[in-house]
Amino acid sequence: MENLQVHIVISQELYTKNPESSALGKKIVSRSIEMIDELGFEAFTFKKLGQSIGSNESSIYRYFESKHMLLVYLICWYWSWVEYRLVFSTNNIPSKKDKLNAAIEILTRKVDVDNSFSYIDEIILNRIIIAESSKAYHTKDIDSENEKGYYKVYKRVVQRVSNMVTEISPDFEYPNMLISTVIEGAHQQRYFSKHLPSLTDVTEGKNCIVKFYTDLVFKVINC
Amino acid sequence: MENLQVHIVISQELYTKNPESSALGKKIVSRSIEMIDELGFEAFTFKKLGQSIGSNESSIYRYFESKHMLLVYLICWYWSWVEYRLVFSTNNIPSKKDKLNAAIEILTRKVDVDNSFSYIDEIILNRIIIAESSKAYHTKDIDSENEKGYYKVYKRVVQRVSNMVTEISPDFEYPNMLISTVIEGAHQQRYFSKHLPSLTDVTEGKNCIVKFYTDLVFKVINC
DNA sequence: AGTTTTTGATAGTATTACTATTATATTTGT
DNA sequence: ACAAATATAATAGTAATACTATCAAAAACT
Repeated sequence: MENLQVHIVISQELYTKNPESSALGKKIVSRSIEMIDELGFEAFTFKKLGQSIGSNESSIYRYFESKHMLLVYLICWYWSWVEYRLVFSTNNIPSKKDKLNAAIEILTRKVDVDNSFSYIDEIILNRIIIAESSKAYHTKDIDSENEKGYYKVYKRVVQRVSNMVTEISPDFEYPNMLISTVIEGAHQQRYFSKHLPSLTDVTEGKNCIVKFYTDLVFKVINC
Repeated sequence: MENLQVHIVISQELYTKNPESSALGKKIVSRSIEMIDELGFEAFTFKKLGQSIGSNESSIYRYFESKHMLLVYLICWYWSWVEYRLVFSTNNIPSKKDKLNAAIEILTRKVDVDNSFSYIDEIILNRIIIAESSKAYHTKDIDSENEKGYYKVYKRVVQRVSNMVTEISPDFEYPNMLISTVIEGAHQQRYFSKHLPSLTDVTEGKNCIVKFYTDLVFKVINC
C-alpha cells in the first residue's frame, strides 16, 4: 500500500469509546480479530478476550456495547479498507472495462498479504468476514440497525462497482443484484472450497474464483 | 403437489427420536418453524417452545439434541422437499435447456404456496432457510458435521442441477460454482430486498430474481 | 500536587443450554 | 381388564454467557 499514512475512520455510532484512542482499544481490536478467527464468533467472549490481553471484561465493555457491535465495527472497518483499495486501484484507469475488471479482482481475490494497516491483520479479518459477517446482519434488529447506517460503507462499495457496470452497459437492469451476488458469492465460494468442497469447483493454486466471477460479470452485461 | 402421498424421510443422525413418530414430535417441528421465524434463531429456545406447545423443555430434548440439530433437521427437510419438487418438475422434459430452466425456477422463486406437506409450512420454512441457514454451517464444527453427512441432501441438489449444466455445456468448467452461486444468491437477494434494498434492484411484483438468475446461467454457459 | 480520566477487580443478575431424576400419564400386549 | 412398557411432565440443578453496577487503584494531564 505504498506506505501512505492513510487512516480508516469509523463512524462513532459503532463504538462506545473509540478503540483507536488508546493502546488498550487497539489491543482489543487486534486480539479480538485473532480470537474470533480461532474460536468462532459463538465461542468468543469478552471475558476470554480480557483474560487473553491481561485486561478486564468490564474494560472491554467501555469500548464496545456488545460483541455484536464489535463484529459490526470489524465489518465496517473491512469494507472501508476494501473501499479504499477499490478507489485507489481503479482510479485513473481510462478504459471502463479495465476499471471494472480491476474492481472485480479487488472484490473477489483472496486477501493474502497483510498490508500492515496499523494494528489490524487484514488476512485474518478477511477470513472473519467470510465466515462470520452474515451473522451480523441476519438478526431481528437488521432494519433498525440499517436505519442507523451500520451497513452504509458496504452498500457504498456495492454502489461504486454497480456504477462501473452502468457506465459500460447503461441498459442493464440489475447492476446492484449482479455486484452483490459477486461479492457474497466469492466469499461463499472460498468458504465452500475449504469446508464443503463439492459445492464448488476450485482447483488448488489456480485463482479460479476471480476468473469465474470476472467472466460471469462480463457475460451477463454482454461484453 | 397433486395429492401424492409422498413422504420426506430424514436421516436418523439428525434426531434423537424421530419427530414424525408422534404427535408431540410433529408439534415440536411445526411450532419451532413458526417460532424461529417470529423470534429469530438466537432468541428461540426450547424452553419457550415447550411453553408455547404446552409441553416441557426436557421432552423436546428427547427429540433433538440441541437447537442447532433442530435447525440442521429443518434444513435437511427443506432441501429434501426441494429435491423432490426438482426431480418431479424436471422429469420428462425432453429439451435440456427447458429442463435447466425449470430447475432454476424451482431454486430461485419465492415459495408462496404452502403445499401442505403434512404438518410443515413450506412458506415459513423457506423464510427460515433464507434468514437462518447460514448459521448452521458457519460454525467451528462444520468439517466434522459435513463428514457425518448432515449436508448431503443440499449437496445432491447442487449436483443434480450442475449435471444439467454439464449436459448442455460439457466444457463448462465451473458448474457447481455456478449453481451454488445461484441458489445462495437468490436467497440472499430475497433477504436484501426486504432488509437492505440498496444491495438489490428488486421491483415489487415482478419476478426479477428468477429472471436475473435464469439469464445469468444461460449467458455464463454460452447459450 | 491535585484533579480528571482510565482501567481493574469484584460482585451480581437474568438467561441460556443443557443434564439428571423422579413422578405421572398413556399406550400396548395378553 | 390389567400389568408392563414407554412416553411425557415437573422439578431441580449446573456451568457458562452477556451483560450491569460499584468502587478502588493507576495513569495522565494541568
